[in-house]
Amino acid sequence: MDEPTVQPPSLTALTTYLLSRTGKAARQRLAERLAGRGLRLWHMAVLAALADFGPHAQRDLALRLAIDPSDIAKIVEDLGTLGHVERVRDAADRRRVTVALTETGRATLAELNAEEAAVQDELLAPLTAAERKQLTAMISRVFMNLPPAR
Amino acid sequence: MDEPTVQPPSLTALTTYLLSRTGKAARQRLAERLAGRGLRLWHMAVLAALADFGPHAQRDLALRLAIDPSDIAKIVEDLGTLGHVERVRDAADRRRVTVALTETGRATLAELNAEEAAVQDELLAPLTAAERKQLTAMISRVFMNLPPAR
DNA sequence: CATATTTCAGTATCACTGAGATCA
DNA sequence: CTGATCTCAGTGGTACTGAAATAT
Repeated sequence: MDEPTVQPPSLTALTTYLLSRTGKAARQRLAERLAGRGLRLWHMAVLAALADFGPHAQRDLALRLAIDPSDIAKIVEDLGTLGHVERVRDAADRRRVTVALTETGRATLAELNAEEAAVQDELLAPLTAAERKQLTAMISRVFMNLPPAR
Repeated sequence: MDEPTVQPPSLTALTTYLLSRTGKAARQRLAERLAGRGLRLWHMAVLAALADFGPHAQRDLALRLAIDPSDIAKIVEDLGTLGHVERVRDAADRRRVTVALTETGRATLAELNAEEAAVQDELLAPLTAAERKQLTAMISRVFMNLPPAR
């Protein structure tokens, strides 16, 4: 009985596997920290998107973050209750609800960003500063190349 | 009203976010391909672990792959039904069930690895071959550094 | 008796589907 | 009337919790 000559690539050489598992770990760790503040990952993502790109219609938030539009309502409502965002009906198109960051929201986001930085430091501990930059740059290129929607 | 001088880092500069999103995309794409064969990601992970490291007790599979032990049973049962693995009670410790890859399982895994390679090629299209190696090496180091359990 | 492994039933969480309400 | 946006109720898949059964 010959052993098969084709050896399957090691599990840990499969970039898809590594990306998936490492991404999951990153998400979990950040989620744990946000949970201490009663927030979820999508809350932070929405705050960050608003800070980066200004007020959005809810539909545009959903597109940008690849959240299902039917799930945005609750997320934005939570942030509104906490005073982190303001929601106003668009005067020109009254179907749209425009969501904007408040000062409170901006201050909270700064704290969340600090949490994120801490998670990132833990996660990327084995890499040098130069390597971290390379990693972020490469993953960013991969991410940008992903098709916009499914 | 001064604009705040501290600009939050762009969403897409947050490595945690990029890792999480890119990892999710990788997982989804591979899952779609496996679904065409009636398999899930965990099925492939189990086959790969068995090929890489030889027969495992179910508990050890759970530890290695960070699956919940209570979920292993069904996964291994599925693979057994398909003839991809054999399960035998350990003679020395009859609590344990030792899971081993069959030839059929090994052949199937080779096909799944080809699928994975295709997904990886799509995903990493924006990177050169050298960059892909760098990326895999760096993520591998990050992954290895993750704490073993939660 | 205390612990370990497997297994199953139930729970929680999250993304997605479908439909209704409002409006362009 | 068609299509877009927001909203909500329900569904499905996945991971986790708790506990029973078997064995050390």
